[in-house]
Amino acid sequence: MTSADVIEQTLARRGYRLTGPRRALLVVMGTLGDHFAADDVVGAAPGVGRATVFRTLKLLQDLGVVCQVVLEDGSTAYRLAPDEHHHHLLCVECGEMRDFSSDDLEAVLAEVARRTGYTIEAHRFEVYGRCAACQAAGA
Amino acid sequence: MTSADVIEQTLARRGYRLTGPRRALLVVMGTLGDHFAADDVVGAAPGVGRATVFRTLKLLQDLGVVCQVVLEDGSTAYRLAPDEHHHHLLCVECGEMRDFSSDDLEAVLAEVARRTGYTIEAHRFEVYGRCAACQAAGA
DNA sequence: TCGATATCGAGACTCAGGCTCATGACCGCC
DNA sequence: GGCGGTCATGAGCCTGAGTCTCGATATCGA
Repeated sequence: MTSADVIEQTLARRGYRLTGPRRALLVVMGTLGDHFAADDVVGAAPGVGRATVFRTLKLLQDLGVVCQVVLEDGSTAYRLAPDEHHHHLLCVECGEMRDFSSDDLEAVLAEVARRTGYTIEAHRFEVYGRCAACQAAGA
Repeated sequence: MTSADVIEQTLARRGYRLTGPRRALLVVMGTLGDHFAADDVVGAAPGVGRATVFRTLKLLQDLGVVCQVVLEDGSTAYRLAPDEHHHHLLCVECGEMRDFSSDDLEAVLAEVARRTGYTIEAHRFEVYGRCAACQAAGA
């Protein structure tokens, strides 16, 4: 079972229709590498309208199967997301992106809440760097 | 000495000219509250062109006296920045923004670097929540 | 099969930000 | 104080990402 199949089941379970364009977009996203811009999807799915691409990306974000990433230059990209809460680590040289999670980060948030009196509702954490392969190549 | 004066000195020290539009923008930014959109500045500084506002914001970012903040909805705002490295905590109800820094976060980054082999070059960390006053008002 | 309605696509629109280039303002030098 | 090189400006057009509208169409439960 491909990840597209899993997502189709998620859609169906939540009462969304399984339409041709949605299936097409799921397939396309599976072929676009570890992250992609909305317009990459538009370009790779001729026959599916721009509006539909953006609507579908938004829907998939709400369902938690796609997540949005802010790149170093401030532009946004999308990524098929694992189930659990995670953050992104992006190589600024080759563009590789990987997920990580951190209990320590949760501790940081708890500490911030304690010190400021805030109730934390959400956060954004993106890390940019150079992967081991690019370091080796550059050295 | 106002913060505008301090920034003017920074500009001069780095070899940038002190022009009328730049002075005007510095004054305006001092009156716009703790964070503002680029268009707030455009609107509050009639007589200064849009391009100049964006150019100046970019210049001030490079100088480290203004920082960019990604809001919860993904839009960007600007903020007069303190000197040292910091992060933003934003109340989603009243819009209050405050800065914080965290040694623990640096530890998280070090741990991520160790686990992944990446050299960390930059990161983005924004926290959204509800401030103590808004919690009290809402309760 | 049928009908209610969720979804679609085309295209115009918005909004943030960037680019160009002729004009104008700074400021170091004499 | 005046000059001139060059940095900065602003008007307006451009781009890219995302949204909205609305008539047409496809999906799926009954």
